[in-house]
Amino acid sequence: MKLPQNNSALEVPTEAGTFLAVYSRAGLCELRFPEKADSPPLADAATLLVSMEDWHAVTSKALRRLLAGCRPEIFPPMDLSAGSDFQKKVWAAMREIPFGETVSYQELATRIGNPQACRAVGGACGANPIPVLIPCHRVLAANRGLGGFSGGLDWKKRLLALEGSWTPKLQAAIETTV
DNA sequence: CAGGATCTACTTG
DNA sequence: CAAGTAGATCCTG
Repeated sequence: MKLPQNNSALEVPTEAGTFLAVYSRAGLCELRFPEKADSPPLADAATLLVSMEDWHAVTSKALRRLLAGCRPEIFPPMDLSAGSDFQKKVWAAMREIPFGETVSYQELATRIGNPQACRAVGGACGANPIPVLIPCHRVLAANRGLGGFSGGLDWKKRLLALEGSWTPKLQAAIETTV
């Protein structure tokens, strides 16, 4: 994935660790989990836009709210221009998933008008640059339970639990999978 | 062209 | 039933 030149990165300290948020001119374009934040940001920290600090305030608030188990009131503008058309469709559809609800990969595929692209949808989820805010964790496998997660399955589990989407069925699925 | 964060149908104990 | 296997299907690099 290639990031546009003039990007900047800011930190989001939370109780669950420090996330890293990367902004372009158009909005939030990437969010990294704490574990992966040690690697140097691909961003050019020199370019700081005025509006970015406002965006970041919103991002931080939204993220912390989610991690506290509440539905965020507002989201920052997101720049998804780095993705392909297909990915943008998928991500857009993901944002439509209400807080506390889950969908299957296939359901998501159906929503973007391509019921048979479930597998490809999985790929797009993995390519999601803004996890949590774009709720890739609300996407589960149809029968088998969870599916995967780029940030680590424990994160997916934790996020689902926060939103109250944790079912005994999933619990069982995990123990079986492991 | 190979591979993936899938799904379904089918085949065995 | 449960568990395992094979094919189908679609986007990416």
